[in-house]
Amino acid sequence: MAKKLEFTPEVQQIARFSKALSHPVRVYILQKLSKMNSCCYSGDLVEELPVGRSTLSQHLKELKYAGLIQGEINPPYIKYCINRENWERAKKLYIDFLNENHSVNIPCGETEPLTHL
Amino acid sequence: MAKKLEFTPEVQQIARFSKALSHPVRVYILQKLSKMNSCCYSGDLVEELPVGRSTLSQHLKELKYAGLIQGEINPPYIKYCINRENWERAKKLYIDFLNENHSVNIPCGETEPLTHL
DNA sequence: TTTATATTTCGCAAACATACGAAATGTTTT
DNA sequence: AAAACATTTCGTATGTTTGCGAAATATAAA
Repeated sequence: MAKKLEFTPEVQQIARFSKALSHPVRVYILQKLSKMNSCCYSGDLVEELPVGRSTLSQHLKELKYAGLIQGEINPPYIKYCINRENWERAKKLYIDFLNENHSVNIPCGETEPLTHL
Repeated sequence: MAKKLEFTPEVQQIARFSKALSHPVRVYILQKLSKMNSCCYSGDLVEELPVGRSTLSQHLKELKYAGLIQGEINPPYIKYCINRENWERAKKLYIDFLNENHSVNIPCGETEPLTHL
């Protein structure tokens, strides 16, 4: 009878961050921004990514909405950087989530090849 | 001139795992399965989740496709468990990805409140 | 063999995501 | 003021995701 459970804030936040990370263009941008200690122009990114300017702009908007990047307006450019605070928050969330296993269980049969991965 | 970059396998795999993790129902299922060292019936899950049986079945199918769970047929039930091998793989991928920052950079201005998080 | 149970697949509808080019915005240079 | 530039927003097309209930599948119990 426990129907209609409320998801915990952690579960909801993992789902939100994961949605932001669910497209290779966005993963690439975050990887680049987190590696290069400085920031990055939209115009630089469009050169190396297989999408047009307006599409890239939407991906950047989504990452900004998710709180993972921030933009500094530096006319006529906009420099994008990692939002370190939320990046650390994401790290904690994922590490906690992925470490939650209490012990190793008995394998459960039927492990298939997964050729598509 | 470096247009049309190929995404690395790591970037693509993070995007795939993240897609699987981009819905609270699926995050909840993985959290539960990774915590409880044993397995879980679809019928038990439907009791505590705000979706119907057929919808839950689709979410389970997606997690299975992503390689994160596996099902042991134990008629007339199907027991689902974490796929430990790929769960560990995901852990490594995310930890590497989230630790890739080379140093702390100069903050980049324009940090907004993010009330929706 | 019929009935009950657990789960999945099918068919459909509504909402969302991804992509593009054209037009809009705002700034700098001429 | 006009031209050039970087970027975003708008409108639109197309595909994918999420959800449901009904029908299908397959096993167990009566």
